Amino acid sequence: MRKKIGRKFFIRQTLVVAKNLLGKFLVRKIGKKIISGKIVETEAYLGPVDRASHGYKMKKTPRSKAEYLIGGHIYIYLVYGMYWQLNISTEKAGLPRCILIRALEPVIMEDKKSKIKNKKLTNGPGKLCRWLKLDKSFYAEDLVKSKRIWLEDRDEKIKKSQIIATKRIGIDYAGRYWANKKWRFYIKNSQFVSKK
DNA sequence: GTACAGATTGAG
DNA sequence: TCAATCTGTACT
Repeated sequence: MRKKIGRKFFIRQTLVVAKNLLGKFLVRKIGKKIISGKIVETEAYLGPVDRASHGYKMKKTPRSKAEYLIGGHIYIYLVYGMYWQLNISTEKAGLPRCILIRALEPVIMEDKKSKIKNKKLTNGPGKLCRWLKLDKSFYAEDLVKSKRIWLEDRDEKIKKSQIIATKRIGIDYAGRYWANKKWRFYIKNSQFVSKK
């Protein structure tokens, strides 16, 4: 059964949502084409206390304001001047909390032979956004209402034992304490999670 | 107007 | 392990 995920899903605790997001499907509609992928890797950012979060100490900038929206909105932004990061805001409005989608398992295999190629298509936040053709026009898009991108529950149950929690990536600048928080989640044995 | 950071990537 | 890469952001 395919069920569109509604607002309630996103307004729970960020860490809960991050774990529950694993195994859900991200659906993207481009014109008449629909592409989708299973979420296999996420990272939670718990502002305002999380030093790695853009909303640390409730810092508010035009860029990070989508992070404060009520759960279910897309918070997308550019890093290194060239890579997009796809985040989903969580919890209630006013809290800078979000989940970074780090990796997807592509569902469409247009060319069956290119399976291996696809494996490398979405195994990183930057590549994932390139694949989904996401850009600034999706800033603050509402996943609950949008007609071009949304999340689906397809009854793929992920057992707790399949979920691995590890340190987040690339945030050493935030200090040892926060960098060592095990707020990155991925599905065990998935071949599509980002490296290392 | 301009300095600069950056939650990455891919090559070595 | 490390450096290339570049635009939006946030200052002056």
